[in-house]
Amino acid sequence: MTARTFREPLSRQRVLDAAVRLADDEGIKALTMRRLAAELGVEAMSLYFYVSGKEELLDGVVSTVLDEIAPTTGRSDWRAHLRRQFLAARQVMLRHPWAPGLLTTRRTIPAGVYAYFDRIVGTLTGAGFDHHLAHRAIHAFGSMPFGFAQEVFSPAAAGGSLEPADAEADLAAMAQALPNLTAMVAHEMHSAKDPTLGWCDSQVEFQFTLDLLLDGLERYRAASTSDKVAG
Amino acid sequence: MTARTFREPLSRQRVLDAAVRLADDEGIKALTMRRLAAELGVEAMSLYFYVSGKEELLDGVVSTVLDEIAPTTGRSDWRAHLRRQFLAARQVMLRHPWAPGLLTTRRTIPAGVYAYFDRIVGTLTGAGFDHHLAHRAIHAFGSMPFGFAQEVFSPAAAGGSLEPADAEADLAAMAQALPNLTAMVAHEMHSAKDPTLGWCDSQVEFQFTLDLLLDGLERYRAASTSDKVAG
DNA sequence: TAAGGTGCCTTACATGGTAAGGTGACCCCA
DNA sequence: TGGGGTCACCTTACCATGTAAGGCACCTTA
Repeated sequence: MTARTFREPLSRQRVLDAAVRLADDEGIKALTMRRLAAELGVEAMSLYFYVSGKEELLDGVVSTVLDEIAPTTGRSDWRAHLRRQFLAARQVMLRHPWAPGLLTTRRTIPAGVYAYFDRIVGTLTGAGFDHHLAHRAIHAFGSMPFGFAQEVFSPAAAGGSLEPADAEADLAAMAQALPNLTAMVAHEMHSAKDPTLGWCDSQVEFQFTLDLLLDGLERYRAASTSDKVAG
Repeated sequence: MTARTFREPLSRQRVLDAAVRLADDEGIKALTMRRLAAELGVEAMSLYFYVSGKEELLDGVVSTVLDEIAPTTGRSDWRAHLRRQFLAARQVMLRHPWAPGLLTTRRTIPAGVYAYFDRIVGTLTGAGFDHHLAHRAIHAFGSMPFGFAQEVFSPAAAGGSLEPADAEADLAAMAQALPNLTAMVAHEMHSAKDPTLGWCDSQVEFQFTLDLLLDGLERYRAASTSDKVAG
């Protein structure tokens, strides 16, 4: 109390930054009000001066992470443009593996996200997409603008392991019960290559799916614009 | 204690079924050990006789829901087959809107899921997919085999509202700040149509994205099989 | 110098998961 | 028939966590 070390006064952004750092270092489950406060050298209730509660803290954390996604600049083919943009977002998510999971639990959309999507829609319409197709494209992209392909089971991101529930099961029995899966895994065996975000969500898989969508959308775009006067 | 009503003895499945029903009726947040126990007329700790803990309970709940997905039967074009399968899964998710969110938090893969994916891989390889492309297809599908397109922000499923954080913001100002988004929304205005699972995740959007993926994969398949001797 | 705001703290409570151990009904078998 | 064992469920208690309510020191400003 007397020897209270001098410390920078808190601020909302300092709280959020510390929260991101804590989640990075010890996982999202370590991010409790008390733990975060301790990290900042204060008591839990002091945080309520800067965030109204845990949910708003998490909203802020998500915003902070999304703010790391730099807008892609430069004029280029819409496909190349979005591809670069989404891959840039991916780099951010690779730095914060807990972020995808947190993102999907938010029920309010962080403010900056609107501006982000506005640019994406602008890119699409600027390339000849009508609003209807642009809308569908946005939905088809799913989580890709945020840099991650939604893995339904992503134990790595969740901090778990890859062990299936019945890992002790005989491999031979498994091959008999699941012949197709077993054959596929045997052919692929790429699990050791470069899994980054979650189960098998490697850069390669991400790009494959992304290109699949971009190519499919380009086909729709070309078909629709060829119907009209070139404008 | 004396007038204790006769009740069916509990069982793991009865516990899980009650959990699903409780989540259906009052949302996933109402699914606490104490609440579930009360629903079954027992005390919280009694549940631990059937499930080892909350996490295992949730795993079981997910399994129970996934078991509702009936396998698609009948021989048909691989695309039509998977399309029907995924749409059938979707019907299950529509009955349990909280399930997609729960699914993505699991860190162990429910046992039955392997058999399910084995069939899918079998359908693909049976249609001429090599294992590599089949693997990529599985990843490209993402959550679609489970009947939902991952919405990054799905307030409806989370029980929230669609209000953006700054709903009070002037619409005119928004139109200026977000011209592309505003124009798109103005053109679409489909929000009142048939949103079912989450934000804008209508049946139509689901099918659009699904077909986009299926068509793209078919193109790869055709390209790869035409390279080889027709077999 | 007094009033009021700022920034942080203390205390306390409710909710929820769960460890440890108890209890009564029932069954098996000597 | 009675003693032990097991099944199914209960009691108690603890801990972690979010957060409401209010206190208190310090600083600014009138």
